[in-house]
Amino acid sequence: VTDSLFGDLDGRESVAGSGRPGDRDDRRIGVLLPRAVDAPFDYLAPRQPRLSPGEFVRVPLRGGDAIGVVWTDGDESVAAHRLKRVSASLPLPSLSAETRRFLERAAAYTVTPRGMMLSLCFRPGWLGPPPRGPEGVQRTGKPLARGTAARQAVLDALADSGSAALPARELAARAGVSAGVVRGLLAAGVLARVALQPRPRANRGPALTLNPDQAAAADAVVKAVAAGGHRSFLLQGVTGSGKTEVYLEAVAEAARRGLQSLILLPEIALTDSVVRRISERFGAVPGLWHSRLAGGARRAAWRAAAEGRQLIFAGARSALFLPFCRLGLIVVDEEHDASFKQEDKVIYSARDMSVLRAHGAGVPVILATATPSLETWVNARRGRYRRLALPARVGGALLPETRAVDLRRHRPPPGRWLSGPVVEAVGEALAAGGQALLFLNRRGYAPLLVCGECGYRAVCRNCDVSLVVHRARQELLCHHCGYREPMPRHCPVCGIEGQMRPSGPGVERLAEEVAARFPEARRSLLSSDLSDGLGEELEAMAAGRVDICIGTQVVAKGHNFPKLRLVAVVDADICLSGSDFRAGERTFQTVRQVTGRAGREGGRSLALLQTADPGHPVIQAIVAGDSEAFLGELAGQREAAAAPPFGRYVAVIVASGNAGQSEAVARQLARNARLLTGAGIRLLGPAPAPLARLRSKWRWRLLVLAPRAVRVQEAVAAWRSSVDCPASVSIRLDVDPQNFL
DNA sequence: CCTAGAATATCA
DNA sequence: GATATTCTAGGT
Repeated sequence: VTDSLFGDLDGRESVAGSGRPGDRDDRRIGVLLPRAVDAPFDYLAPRQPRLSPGEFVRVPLRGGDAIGVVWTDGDESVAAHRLKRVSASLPLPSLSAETRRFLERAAAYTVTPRGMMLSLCFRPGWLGPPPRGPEGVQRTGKPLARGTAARQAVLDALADSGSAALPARELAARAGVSAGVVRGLLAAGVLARVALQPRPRANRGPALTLNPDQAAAADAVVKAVAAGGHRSFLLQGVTGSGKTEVYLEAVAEAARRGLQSLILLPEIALTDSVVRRISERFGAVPGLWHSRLAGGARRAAWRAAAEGRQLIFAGARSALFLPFCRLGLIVVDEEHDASFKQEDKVIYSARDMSVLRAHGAGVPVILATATPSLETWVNARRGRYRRLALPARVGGALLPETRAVDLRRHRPPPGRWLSGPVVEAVGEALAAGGQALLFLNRRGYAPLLVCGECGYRAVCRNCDVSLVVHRARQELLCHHCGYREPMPRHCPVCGIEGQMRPSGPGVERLAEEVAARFPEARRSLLSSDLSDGLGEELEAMAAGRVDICIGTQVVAKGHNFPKLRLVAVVDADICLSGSDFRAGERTFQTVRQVTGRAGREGGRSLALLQTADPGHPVIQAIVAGDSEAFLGELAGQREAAAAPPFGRYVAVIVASGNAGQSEAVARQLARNARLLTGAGIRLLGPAPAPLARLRSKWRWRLLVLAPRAVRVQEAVAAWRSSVDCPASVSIRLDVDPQNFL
């Protein structure tokens, strides 16, 4: 596969000389390979090009070959006669020392093999030649030997154009000749093809004049970029306070200095609006990076990052592992967002790793949010991060008035989910020419399908969860493993037909209710299920072509809906019910984010929270709108319990297709606890995980609690390798877990 | 004694 | 992680 991908590169690879091992030159180098291996493999260095750390090389491995990165000098761990020689060095920019150091430190922090970390940084498919951009022709300096009138006209036209290079087609048109004349000059070597640089337009300066708060914040971050050196900022501003303008000033300063900036966003859907704003501000499109990038764009972006040709990048969490060569600034927008945490394969928090990378690179990092995560807030309070506050909305717009609606007093009719006050408020918002947003964090039609006769509940065959009813697709879906089955007509247990009933609300069902209540309104259903249409739908909402929007989590993030007058949180209690120590924090953030969508254009706006427990401290805190008090209270509780961010957790999940094996390994880990405990480290468990079966794996859970001051990673790694664990059992270590499922 | 699939070891 | 090697149950 790599051979075909490298078809274009092969001709330029510097192939190592044909010496055998044992020849005079038997210098070793260590090559790190992008796979689940922690240590670099030793190879004999090629003798012609003297390789230095960071260079990409092709090496023989088993029967075939692999691409790796020169990492170290090599050690004596493998006998000389077993060594193979590096087969070629690849014509690619080297991984910078900064990038390599970052990968090392990230691997150590997350207790991940270094090769796995490297695999986040490149795949063979990303390295191939980027698609050729627009090309033009220019003079080579070679004089015109056989000059014809047409040929001379072409050269004159090029000279008259003022620019060094023109597209061949345009040049021919200007000279009034056919394209064949230009081709002839190319063949004669008088003209040559060159890549046309997209004209770097001048820095246009601030798109808006900044208000005094913005100006003060911008001044601080710009100075930090200019001064160089690591600094962490919490840029905290209510939704609509203009955080983006502030951090773009820092990006501009980095660009002025020829340094690269990375803006991390929690979601691909958000990149559109940020890309637009960057384009407006800088007159150039930023480099983009996310999982849906197509092959050509991916190769181009990777190359641009590695060669330093592109200065501004925006992307999802994986963009943090791009091979930047001159990093000057990292921005993490919506830093509180849970999607910065990667939970599969390599487990890491892109927000935390951003701080790590910025620290190692000696550059500033800006964490921007309206609702800081507790970790970030505590760091700011302790003075580790400098806090820049934007207390007011741009243009004096007001935050919505927020009220709780007590579902015990305003109970919706059976099979309905909107209470009287919410229906009324939607009507008022529409009557006033505004929009309403109904937020329900549940995809699909209903979270359960139960048999009305015997009470059977449809469950996933691979996981310990209920299947979710998706009526539009006529399917039952597992939201964890993707398992699906057609909607059953009769109960698989009692066999009675026509009694399988959806139970509880999902956004599809809510949309049905809205259609019945407001048949005239233009409605839009937004959930991550529509992967492609999402951007358009959001655009329609922002442009006011929608009256009522029914949405899941995706609407809570960063979008700007100027005409929004009402936000209703249909079930404010959902997140509070989980068995999760971060539930309160997350509910607070989500609800505050959603309600923050309203009232950006000035005028009055309202946020209603439907809840069965209006007295709950989190609900009260949201209604009061006092996030400082809420976070202060939460921090006090966590500190008393030595919980994060005051202590450090490492969650351990032991998973296997065989229930007994999982339990045995988990118990053995517990028996070896003495390798871990001491120095204040404690171990809880083992116990079956709350999701005891997931993707057909039986899961047991342990929890390591450590004081922040001790380096828990080495201890945990030694502890893990102390148990003899069959390959069929996986032990996952999650440093700083976000949830305990 | 063979085969296929699962479990295990190893890559330099 | 990918894959060559070894193990093992089941079949001929």
